[in-house]
Amino acid sequence: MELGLSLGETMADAGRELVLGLGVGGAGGGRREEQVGRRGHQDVAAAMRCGSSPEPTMRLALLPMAPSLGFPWPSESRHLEASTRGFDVNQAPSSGASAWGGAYATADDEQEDAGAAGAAVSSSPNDSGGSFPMDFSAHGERGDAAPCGGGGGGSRGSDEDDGGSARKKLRLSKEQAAFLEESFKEHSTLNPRQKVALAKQLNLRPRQVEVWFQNRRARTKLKQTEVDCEYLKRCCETLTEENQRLQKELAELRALKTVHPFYMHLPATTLSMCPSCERVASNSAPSAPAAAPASAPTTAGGGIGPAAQEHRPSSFAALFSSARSFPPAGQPQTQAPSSS
DNA sequence: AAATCGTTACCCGTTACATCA
DNA sequence: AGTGATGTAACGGGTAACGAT
Repeated sequence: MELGLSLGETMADAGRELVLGLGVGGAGGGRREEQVGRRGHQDVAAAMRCGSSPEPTMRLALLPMAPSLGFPWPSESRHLEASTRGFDVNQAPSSGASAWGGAYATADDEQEDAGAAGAAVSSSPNDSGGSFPMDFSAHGERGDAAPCGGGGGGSRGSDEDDGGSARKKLRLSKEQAAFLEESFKEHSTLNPRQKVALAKQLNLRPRQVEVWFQNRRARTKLKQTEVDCEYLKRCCETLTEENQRLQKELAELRALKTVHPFYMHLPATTLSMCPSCERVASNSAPSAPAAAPASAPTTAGGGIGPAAQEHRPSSFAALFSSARSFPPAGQPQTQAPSSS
């Protein structure tokens, strides 16, 4: 079970997602685009996106003659930002891009996208000769890993490209990570076309983009869990304090009741304890209070039972009805954060 | 209409590697 | 230079949804 609290920056991002709502009009792959948001219970943002997105198509950006794209989906601001940042994500290294064409060819579904994206890259009108000195050829910081080294490119493919050596761990460049981060802020899930387009732009394998988004979602969730945990901890502390305060108040009332028996001459019910914690509300039973003071609050965790309510003096309601009624005794204890 | 199967995407836990102190 | 801690890319297993049969 996942907490649905809206706390922290991550939820702000989620909110943004809801607003931005990116839809990938799927003429071709209706089901697969739909799958992006089908796990509504797990990714509300994605569900909202899927359900309400009026966006016609982002395939535009993938078509050969499509104008340059900052992100593979239609986000003017994003595009602008990318441009102003100097990102010319379409300036993929030619060698890498060509290698990508081959890599994509292994993935049946992504093949067409790869071709389209490749064309889009080459035809970018914003390709002003590399305004950004950025190399998305994905050699990491140290240039040791070449993710596009002819790897499988399959959705679940392993990196057994380099002669069966152990998996090489790519370290994404700062630019790549930042770009992925920006796209994640746009939406935390990708449909296949977005994935392929993003991979193309970053000169990564689609699988790498997919994994990055998965790991990123995991990090977000972990962070959110920590925030939620902190929040629940504070709630628990607050409730504990409140409980202690009420216990103290209850003890004072009981003491008052014993010290000033005059109260007992009042309509006995006036001072009747909450029926849920004391069964002595009737006139005939003056008090059994001292007997079970400590345990009393905890015994009525379930609330006021019918029998107890029968004992409820008429004046009790009058006495406590307005400002504050007795909370069901022991409630703070019984409502411990058991459920999450 | 219901059952079964294959596909796909996702989450989760873990592993392996890179980096840093 | 060696080492442990940390961050994270990558993997494998399990699951749910969907379409096809």
